[in-house]
Amino acid sequence: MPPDRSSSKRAGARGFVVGVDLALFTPNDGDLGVLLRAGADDRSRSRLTLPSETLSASETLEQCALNLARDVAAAAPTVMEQVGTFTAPRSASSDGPRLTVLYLGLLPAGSTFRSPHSWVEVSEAPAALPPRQREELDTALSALRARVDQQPIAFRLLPATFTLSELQRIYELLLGRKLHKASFRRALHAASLVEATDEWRSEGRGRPAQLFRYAPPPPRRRRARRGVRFDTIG
Amino acid sequence: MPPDRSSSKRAGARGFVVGVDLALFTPNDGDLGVLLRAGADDRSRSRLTLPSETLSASETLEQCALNLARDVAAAAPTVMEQVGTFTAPRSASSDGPRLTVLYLGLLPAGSTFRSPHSWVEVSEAPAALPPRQREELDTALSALRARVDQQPIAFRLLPATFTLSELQRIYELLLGRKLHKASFRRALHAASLVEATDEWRSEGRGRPAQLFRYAPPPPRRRRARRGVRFDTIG
DNA sequence: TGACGTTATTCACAGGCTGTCACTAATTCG
DNA sequence: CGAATTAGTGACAGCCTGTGAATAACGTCA
Repeated sequence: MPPDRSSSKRAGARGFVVGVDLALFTPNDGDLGVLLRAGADDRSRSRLTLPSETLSASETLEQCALNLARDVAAAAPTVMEQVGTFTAPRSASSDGPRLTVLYLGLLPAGSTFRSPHSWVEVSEAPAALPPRQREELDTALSALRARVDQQPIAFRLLPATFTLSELQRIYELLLGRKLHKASFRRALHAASLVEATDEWRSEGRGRPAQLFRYAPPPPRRRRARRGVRFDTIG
Repeated sequence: MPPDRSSSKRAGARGFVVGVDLALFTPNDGDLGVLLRAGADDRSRSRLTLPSETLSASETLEQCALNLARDVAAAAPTVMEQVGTFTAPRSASSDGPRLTVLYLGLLPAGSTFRSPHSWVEVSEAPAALPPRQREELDTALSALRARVDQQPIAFRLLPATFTLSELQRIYELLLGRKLHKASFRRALHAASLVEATDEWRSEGRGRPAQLFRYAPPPPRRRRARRGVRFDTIG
């Protein structure tokens, strides 16, 4: 055993302080919102940050992120995924070396939050964040969009029954771009992901929409995967 | 404020020991190989593990993973990516709480390695690994395959000029499945990713193959992204 | 030297998937 | 009732993919 290690590597012997940062998204007023924390004192009130918490020795990363989410919002997120881990550039604080684990979470529309947090549209958030957190938000958003067609994320943002227009709107929020109605529905039905109920909902104006339910097909064998997609390289 | 929290956070005050695990892949004898470390003593010689190293206070995660790779192999990997971070289930050791950051790396074919490591085919590796590391390997492999058509990974495993058959073989290794020759080439050329040289190489039998060079198109605007892919959900 | 085996490269065709436009349906509002 | 609005479908052209087959260029071996 190296006896001197404790002195020369004081910080290393103490180990790393691990922080969990959370990018918590939600459909908000026709746009995608991210939950940001306002500074405590008056002077830093205008400085927003991603909610974060220090990981304690006894908890799991996932647990910590979940606790953090429940702490800043009223409900537990319906999607929670790890995005990545970064070493802090230089820890000016006396806490020693630091590691930050970034998580992304999703809450259904209309979720409430606790002070001092607030929903900020993702298009406006970067301007309000310090550079490092801006990168984190970008990364989380990219990770979110990359997973949209790997996991039934959109369905977890909706109630048990929903209209196809609502579903499409969720997809458009998550992806940040418009989708074509006919194509969207054609692909959706081809995948047999939803099942029609016999209920209809009238939103006020326009024709009432049929309600659907998320009903993924049994774990049958998937069609053989397609070839390589070179046009997404780079 | 919970006053008791400070005492229960004693371990947290000491901080986390952070380990970096590395799944280092390479094309190996017509198959995909992963570099595993053999146990030190005779009794554990048959137990294989993923190479790992403890993160020191002054280095970056990326640096640590690179150092680890250079330590177990002779050359630096041409691809290196973070896969994820996990809390150890229970640290029986006295080191206190532990965090493991998993990286994946890729080395070109023919790369050498240092004792006590060896290449093991990915199809055989799971049987030789402890359960936790088996999961890590699975995760790394999934991450690798997910990135194959987002980044020019395959091209970084080949020399500057290569034949299309070699390129296709690399893709087949990475993806773990056969690809159809005509489709592969059609898509490759459609993406304008390669450029023909005027050299040809004869492998002994059969018609000589033309050599190509990786030549990604200038950062021109991509075609608008396509619609949602529902068939990959679940 | 010529038939044969092997690997490379391309073509052609059928079928599937996508982007779009147009059209019909069902309600609310004036 | 007519206009405005939202939902839901059909049809068509074009692109992309899977597949098989044809053609090329080489080494080997009788």
